Amino acid sequence: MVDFSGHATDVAPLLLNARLTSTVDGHRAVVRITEVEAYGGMGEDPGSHAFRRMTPRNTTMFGPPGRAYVYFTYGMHFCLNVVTCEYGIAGAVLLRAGEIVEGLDVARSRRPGSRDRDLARGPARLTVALGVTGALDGVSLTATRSPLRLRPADPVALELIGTSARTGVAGPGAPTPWRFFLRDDPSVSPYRAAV
DNA sequence: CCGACGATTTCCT
DNA sequence: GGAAATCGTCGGT
Repeated sequence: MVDFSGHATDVAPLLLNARLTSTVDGHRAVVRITEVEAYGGMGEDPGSHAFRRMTPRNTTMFGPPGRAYVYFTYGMHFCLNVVTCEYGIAGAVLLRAGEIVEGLDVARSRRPGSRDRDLARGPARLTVALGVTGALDGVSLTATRSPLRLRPADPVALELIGTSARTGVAGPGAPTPWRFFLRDDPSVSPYRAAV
């Protein structure tokens, strides 16, 4: 797990309670991850960006593991993933939500008007709170000098982890229960079924 | 708390 | 042409 290699579904629950540190524009903020979703490889997971083929957007998803896959969606939002690819199988874990545990002042200034609980409560909110944009696509999450550093925590007891279908995923991949979250944590985003 | 709606790029049919 | 790994705002309950 130190290099985040493995199948996305195996790595995803191990990222709960992990600490992600961002150092952007000279400001530091740390989030404790409370909600994630796993996305698989080409031909494997119909809900994944990597299902069809490699494109300019999803290239980072095809490896190596331990990097940030940042994509732009809905014409205005960035979302941050941990690349978990191994044995040529693309994979990534979407960081959906967390609690800001350091750099509250920085996160507040990036998301004015937000309640503290909501600062990183959602994948696009999390990237704004941490100052993450497409410019960080492909950066290492393990290098000492990286603007994004991810440190896993001790594994969370199974009974404290909730699972569900993935938010906003429609079609054949919709029922796959690859969303993982900390039960009863207020920073977990509200679940929304796909249209 | 909930549902409806618009913003606007990338990829797919 | 249309949906998408979304969010803030608006109005109602």
